[in-house]
Amino acid sequence: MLKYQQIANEIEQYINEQQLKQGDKLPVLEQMMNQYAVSKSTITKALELLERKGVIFQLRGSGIFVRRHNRPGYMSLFSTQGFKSNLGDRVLTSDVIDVSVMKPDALVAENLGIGVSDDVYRVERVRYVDGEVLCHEESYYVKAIVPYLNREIVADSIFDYVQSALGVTIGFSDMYLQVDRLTEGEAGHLGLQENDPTLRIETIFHLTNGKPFDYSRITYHYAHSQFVIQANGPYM
Amino acid sequence: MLKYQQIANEIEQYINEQQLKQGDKLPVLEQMMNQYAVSKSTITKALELLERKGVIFQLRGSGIFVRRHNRPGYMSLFSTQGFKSNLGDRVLTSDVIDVSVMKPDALVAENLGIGVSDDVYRVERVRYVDGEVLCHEESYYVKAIVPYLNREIVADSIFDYVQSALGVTIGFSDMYLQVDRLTEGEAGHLGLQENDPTLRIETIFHLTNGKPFDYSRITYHYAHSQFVIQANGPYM
DNA sequence: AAGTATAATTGTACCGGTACAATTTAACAA
DNA sequence: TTGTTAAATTGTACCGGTACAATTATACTT
Repeated sequence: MLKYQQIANEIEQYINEQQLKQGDKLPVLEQMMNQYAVSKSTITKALELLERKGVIFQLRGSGIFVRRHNRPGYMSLFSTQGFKSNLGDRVLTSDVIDVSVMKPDALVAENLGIGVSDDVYRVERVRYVDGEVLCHEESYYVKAIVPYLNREIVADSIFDYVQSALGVTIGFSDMYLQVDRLTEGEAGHLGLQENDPTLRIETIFHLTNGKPFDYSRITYHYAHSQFVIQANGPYM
Repeated sequence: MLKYQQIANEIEQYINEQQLKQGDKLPVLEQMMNQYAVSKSTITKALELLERKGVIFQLRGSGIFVRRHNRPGYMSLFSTQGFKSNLGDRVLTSDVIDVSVMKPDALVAENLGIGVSDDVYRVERVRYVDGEVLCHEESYYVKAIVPYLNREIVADSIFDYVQSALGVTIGFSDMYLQVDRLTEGEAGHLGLQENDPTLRIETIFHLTNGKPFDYSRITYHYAHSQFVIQANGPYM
């Protein structure tokens, strides 16, 4: 692991262990340099990472401060798809409905940048947080990149698997959000009524080289899904 | 304006002018150094900015490539609140319903980190994109930070005003998303029916020093609001 | 033609430095 | 006490460098 990542982790851990609150001041840059015995730019990179994650904010001439949002129940929009699971101590489980190899339809193929004759894995799950229905997920993986999946893998975190077992690293993703009404089928999976409100999120996950490898459609249970986004400044 | 910001702007402009597409390659780092006559680290910072904005992605050993999402109709979630208005050529207008000074209720006061005896500006607007109803907004500004507002300012971009006229710069913001049903009053503003689905977004905007100065509640018209988020990697 | 080793390309990590702008603290004056 | 000025603190911009890992292109082999 890179130095600046390691340091970022340690600082974040320190914040959590000490139960620091919004506005609490952290040691100054120079002290961190000495403490971790690295150059200023390495500390700066670590802090920049934490700033992007919404863990701290920096104020020139003043110091480095803890940043915290104050709504414990809310999930980070960027943590649902396996990214860092900062759900706190809540447990995420899954009912696997389908894992199969198939040919994609035109829409799926286009979103994945492949042809309709290329193979994809189709995964369908219902996901729960502490036993409550969170969402219904329909997800397509490019088989050329993710050559094998099964129900055990899919019941756990798919992203952990592709990353650790296949060495596939996620580069970036495009998320499309939309509010809509549930269809009858979706409502059944979520334990809701047809035409109930829902948040639909389509996401296209890309490798670091820009190639799409996962296209997923998630339908959220409106009563059990509250999200937080911690944004930074005019430039984000 | 800072060098790396200026360079980032020019590169982005270049991409738009040349109508480059996803995956198109940009000049290599060294050429950019020469072209802009700055050091490598300055170019790197500019590119990093663009990467965070979702404009490019970089691949070590390979090059710098254009990144684009392919859904023109979708708005960036970070551009709605005055941030960069990348709505393309679409026109954003507002109906101002209320601009007044008042005392905040307990909830508003808490979100703004002030007391219930401190003054706030209350702003209520309905916002339109190309004439179609986009959202209903109820927003509270700390009067100690934003001492004056009127209907003219509020009809335009409040954020442009506080930034240019008051020298107030936004540091970061916490956004809370939730899907719900419309109340009767909200439905009236949006031209919808009671209990229709909606996306509610509450946002707390902070200054660079971490002090909240704006708390806003926005209710989106579900049929006219489609959002895109371009996220970067596991760490964001 | 197809695989394999080798070299060139290219961005990233990390170092260490100077200058500076924003903030805070201290000293001072009214 | 209150406001003002000066000095110290502290993070950011920018420079220029070395080393290196990932990718791509080249040369070589089979």
